Amino acid sequence: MREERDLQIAEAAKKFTELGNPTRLSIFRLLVKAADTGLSVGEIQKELDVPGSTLSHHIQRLVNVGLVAQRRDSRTLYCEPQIMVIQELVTFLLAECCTRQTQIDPVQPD
Amino acid sequence: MREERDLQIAEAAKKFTELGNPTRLSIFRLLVKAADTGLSVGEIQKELDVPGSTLSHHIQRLVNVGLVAQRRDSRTLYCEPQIMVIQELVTFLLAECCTRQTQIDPVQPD
DNA sequence: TCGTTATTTCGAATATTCTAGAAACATGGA
DNA sequence: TCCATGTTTCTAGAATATTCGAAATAACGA
Repeated sequence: MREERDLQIAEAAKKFTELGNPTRLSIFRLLVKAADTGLSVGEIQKELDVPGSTLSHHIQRLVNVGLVAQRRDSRTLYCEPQIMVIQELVTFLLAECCTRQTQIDPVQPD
Repeated sequence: MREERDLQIAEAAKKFTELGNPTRLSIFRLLVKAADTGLSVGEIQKELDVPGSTLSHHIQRLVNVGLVAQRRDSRTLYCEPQIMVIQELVTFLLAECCTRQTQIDPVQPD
């Protein structure tokens, strides 16, 4: 139960970390703008002017944590942002808002 | 205009980075649960069992990017999560969803 | 003033991330 | 088969982040 929560924390933290790099955040935001169509790696590269190896590395990381999905069309690899994952992340962050009760010492039963 | 966007990206990325460390994410989530009352540094320490110096460092970082605010009551320093900042962050991330038009070559005027 | 409580700063070892050039691979077309 | 296109892997140096013990500071109460 505690480990499960820790796991959830670790997973969520990983996702936030991936969004925490300016290059990756730019990639993700660009993908969000084109969420309806998706964008190929090459299109992203043209738009953001990042070396291919760097771009590939960052996209890989976004894919690894589930923030981006990929679909291949022959030689071209299309990327799509997983917007639901963001929504889940925000829920995880905020859902328990103000649920904490100040602990009251339990009355000892006799 | 480009620099402004880059600045925004950089600022948002910083905030995500701060949420990307498991210890800091735990601190923030704990604060969200107690958002109505706030929590002192000491209370956080009891709950999360993190050495004081580590905790102080992480709280400082959350404060630096505006994710947490502090208010002092004599010796005790209370921390409060800035939930609006999260909402702004999500808006920044998703607001432009599907707004990108595939660029169409402009017709040359004669 | 002195001790106590609450929190921060310092310092340093260890780990992780970022970046990009060069080379490799994979797919399809001529 | 050979070439071009699209993307990834390898490698490695430089930069940042993480962690925590020890010492310092700050605020109050006796």
